[in-house]
Amino acid sequence: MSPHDQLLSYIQALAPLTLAEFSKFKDQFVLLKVKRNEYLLREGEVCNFNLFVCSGALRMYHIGLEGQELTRYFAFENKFGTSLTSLIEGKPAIENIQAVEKSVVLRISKTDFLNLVETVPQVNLIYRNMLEQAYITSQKRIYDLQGKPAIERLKWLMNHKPGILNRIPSRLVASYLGITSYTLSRLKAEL
Amino acid sequence: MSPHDQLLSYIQALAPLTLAEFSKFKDQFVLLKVKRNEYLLREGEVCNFNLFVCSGALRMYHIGLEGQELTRYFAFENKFGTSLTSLIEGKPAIENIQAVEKSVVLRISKTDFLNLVETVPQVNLIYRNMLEQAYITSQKRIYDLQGKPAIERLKWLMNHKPGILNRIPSRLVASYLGITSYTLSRLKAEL
DNA sequence: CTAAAACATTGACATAGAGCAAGAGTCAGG
DNA sequence: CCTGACTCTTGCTCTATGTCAATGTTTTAG
Repeated sequence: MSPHDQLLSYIQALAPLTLAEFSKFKDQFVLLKVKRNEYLLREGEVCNFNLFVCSGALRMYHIGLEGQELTRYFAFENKFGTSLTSLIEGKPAIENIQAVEKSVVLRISKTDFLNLVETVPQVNLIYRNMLEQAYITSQKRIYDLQGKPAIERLKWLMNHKPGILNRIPSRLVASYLGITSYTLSRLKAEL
Repeated sequence: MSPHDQLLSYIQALAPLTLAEFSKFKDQFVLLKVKRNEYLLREGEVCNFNLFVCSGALRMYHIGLEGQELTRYFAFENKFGTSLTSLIEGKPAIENIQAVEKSVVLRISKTDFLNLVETVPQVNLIYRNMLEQAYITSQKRIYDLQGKPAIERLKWLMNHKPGILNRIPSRLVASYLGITSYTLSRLKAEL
């Protein structure tokens, strides 16, 4: 399935949309091929786009004062991903967006996207859904991870996000769980 | 200013709304007076309402397996607050909503609220803004608190949410920061 | 295919913060 | 305005997790 067809399917799953309607704005999504480790956004830049991942995986992460990375989110294929806070506030992002694997993404500019939100009801619904899901994901992250011992967080990840453990290097998994890779390694050893 | 006038002002600050338009649905917001420590929602119940705090303060918190409380949010006057995840998903909430102080709130049912979202553009915008702000708050909480030592979290709170330190009992502040009240007490001592 | 670099594991040690217990202070409700 | 019940503080101890260092393993780029 072509990248744009993937996007169409994604939208249709949430809101009925004809091919004719889609063709009116599909060109606003431009195809982008990125190599492993390539950056799509750097901390400090204002994020003025939204991304739809067709294949591969991106991660959004922040670098703390002492250099420790904190990964907020992994965006796999058929997911939208962006630095939503920067996009909404129009302020510099506090996170990087980097390809974890060689990836293919569709990028739409913030202005085009917000214009579609206002004018195309299906996209308005997509955005609302995007916000709702982003919020829910964020909440679950707080309640499921914060305050629990590291071993519990690992179990949670195994149960709820098995894909991450399979596809993602341990170092990044650790930064997602908010622990060091040393601790993660030990915890995996004791199962 | 009366509770309903407060609500009107809140909406008008985000989207122009005439008094006539407002009067069409203002009665869907019912006035509620709650005592200190009284509950508006209990963990496990499905949250089918949205709340606008006119005076006082609510807190949303979760009780972990070992009994430790984790406070997600304090809603002070002129803020909306609810268990958004439960409201959106229609599933049992994993958090309690409790009045921290004697409070006056306006409550609207989920169905009435979502109906207004669909039919009143101003309320649609309110909801969008509510989602955006909820998400941003949640993100900041993760990036600003997670992984940082307790003293840093306290400093962050002093700088960014001074109101919380003034109005809220230490025990609850600690549960908001994800530390014990013992640790908080010691940290405050060493300034 | 190979060398260099990045990543993962493991041990020894250090430390922030938790848990417990006891005492002092504060506050809400009758 | 009392009084019992929360709430805050503070010392001591203990544990989970971070840090550092050394070694082995996998990945990747040329």
